[in-house]
Amino acid sequence: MSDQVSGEGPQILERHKGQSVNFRSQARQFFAAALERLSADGVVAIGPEEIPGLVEQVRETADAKFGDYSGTMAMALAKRAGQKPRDVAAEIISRLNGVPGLSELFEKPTEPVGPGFINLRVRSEALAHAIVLALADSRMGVAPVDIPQTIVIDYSSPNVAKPMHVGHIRSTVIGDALAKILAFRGHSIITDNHLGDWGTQFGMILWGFKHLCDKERFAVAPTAELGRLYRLVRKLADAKPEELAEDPQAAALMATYPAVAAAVMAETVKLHEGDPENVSLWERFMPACREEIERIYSRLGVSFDHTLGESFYQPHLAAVVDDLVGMGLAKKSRGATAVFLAGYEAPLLIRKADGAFLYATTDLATIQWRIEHWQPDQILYVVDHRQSQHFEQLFATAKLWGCGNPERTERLKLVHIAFGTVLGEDGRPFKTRAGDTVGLESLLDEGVERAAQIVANGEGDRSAGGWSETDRRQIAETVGIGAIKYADLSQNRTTDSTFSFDKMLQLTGNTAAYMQYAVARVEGIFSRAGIDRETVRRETTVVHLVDPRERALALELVRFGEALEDVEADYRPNLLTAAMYDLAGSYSTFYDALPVLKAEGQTRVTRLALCDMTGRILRKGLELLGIGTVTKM
RNA sequence: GCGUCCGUAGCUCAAUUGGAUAGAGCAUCGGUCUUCGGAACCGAGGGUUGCAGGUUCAAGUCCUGCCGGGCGUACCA
Repeated sequence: MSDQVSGEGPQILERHKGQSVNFRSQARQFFAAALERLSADGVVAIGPEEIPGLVEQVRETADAKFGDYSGTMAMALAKRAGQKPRDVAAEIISRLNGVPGLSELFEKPTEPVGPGFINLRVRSEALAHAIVLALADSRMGVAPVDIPQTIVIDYSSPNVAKPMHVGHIRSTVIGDALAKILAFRGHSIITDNHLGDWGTQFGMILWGFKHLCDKERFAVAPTAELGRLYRLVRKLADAKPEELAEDPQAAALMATYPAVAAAVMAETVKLHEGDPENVSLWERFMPACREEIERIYSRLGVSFDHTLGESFYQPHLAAVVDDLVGMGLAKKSRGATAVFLAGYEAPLLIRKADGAFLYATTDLATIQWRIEHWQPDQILYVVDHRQSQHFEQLFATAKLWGCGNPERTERLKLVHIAFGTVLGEDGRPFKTRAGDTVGLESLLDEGVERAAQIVANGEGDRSAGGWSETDRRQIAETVGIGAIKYADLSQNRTTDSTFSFDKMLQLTGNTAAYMQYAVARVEGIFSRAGIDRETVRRETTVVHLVDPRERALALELVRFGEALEDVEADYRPNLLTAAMYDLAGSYSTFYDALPVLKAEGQTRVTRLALCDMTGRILRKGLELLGIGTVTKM
């Protein structure tokens, strides 16, 4: 490092040694200092508590021609200051230029733009040094959070009595991605799969097993038989005329067993009361049910720290109800026990007239147990939006109750991470042609099958001699499953999404395959040219960003940490997929226009460094999203 | 009925939570290049953000009212 470095570069490197540079948070600190001075100078009174909110208005610019970051708070402050927005902006700019350190990272802002935007442009030298730091950093320049929290994430949570279907995938995939992202951010994450293993659906299976079970099929394939029984008994219990009209077998059984619904409830109550026969049957069913879902999780590459299902909390339910009644929060109503909350038409029911407990009861007991054993700062529930009212009432009740530890409960952040419904291409909830919900396993199979065809189409062009059967299968599995996961993650989670294999398996656009391809392409450079990446990381002490496309790519690279911050702020993984897509786009533009291996000297060193970082960050980003990568495809 | 979410290009989706000229992909049309992985890159056309008002320096975003839809709404989860 020497004459290649210009300006104050070495100083910056020294200051951030072994660290990383987050330009956005640096910019916010500079703005905060400027605003404090503005207030001290009497231009406009700003309370210290207002500063964080105001500096949050420092964001990435909409268009690179305005610079890299811009602050918009001058416009908001203008009225209070009794001045024109542009004048307030000019006042802020003059203070900004007096803040120590700003000019090392940013070019000095000169004058307000438009109605009063204050634009900052990162100095290329500072950006180059940030890349050098990131290159040597195993965290790729992303600093961990200052204050780590303990966060419980509750996701997937299928009913084990019935086969997993397409409706379970968003919760599973979004929850898993959030767990990985927040853990990388530095939080202490506890994942917990709150299985539905104790509710009415088991009453259905119990009744079905006793009256309608095909013992031979059960012996051979227990989960398939239990699944059949669940679907059949559910039809009988619901007794919807239109369903029965389409199913002669069910209609005939209806005549034989007219009171199925009541009988199912009775079986559920007996289970909950500890009836030996039902409990022993439940214990017999569970291993097969668990095995079934585990197979799917292993294929999805998803695992949990804990799998504490509803049944786990069963011993605590009576005490929860007693506690709430004792505190006067719950009371008897129409034979049931209910918590009435202002603003809701229906109360939160915690015990049915027949004595059985409900999922609200279990959920309350679960919060209490988690507080007692894990002392979390946050509990996140990744559950579809149809349950939003349940969670509002649940959270409100938990806060009123105190869960046996009012101080902790008060501080606990409870969040319902809602997501939309998966629709078919006809705009209706995703179903098979016959109208059944789509089984998750067959969905994964089809995704992998289609991926295999696409991969085979491209193979001939690229591989001398072809790939082994194992290679092909493994690539198809990674690409197919990745496509399905990415489709769920890349969408704003609050909106409904339309399921389309054709769209999610496209090779261009914001898809997993495009991202996976980008990784394979970047990393192919090193393997084909025989360049050791460790050497690149160790020996690159200076990079020089000259071409605008080098600079644009470098900026995307150092913004990786900002994207992760934004994901956490609103629990939205699609902000990470968007950042990955932007990065891949910047890389394509860079790579298409500028030679890397054919470049020489400092230029080659710089470009190799950018390639290495691009590959690592794309790979890390996909890993945090729970999406696999391949070395060739 | 009440509550809640939504309505953005032909299609599928974004839009930094009130910021600058509403952006991508697909599809359509055009261009680049004697492939460092062309599954590439560059560009064009395509919009009254459901409708009508309002709030303000600034509205796809907030408020009011309509139109159209999803979901929830007492003993399933």
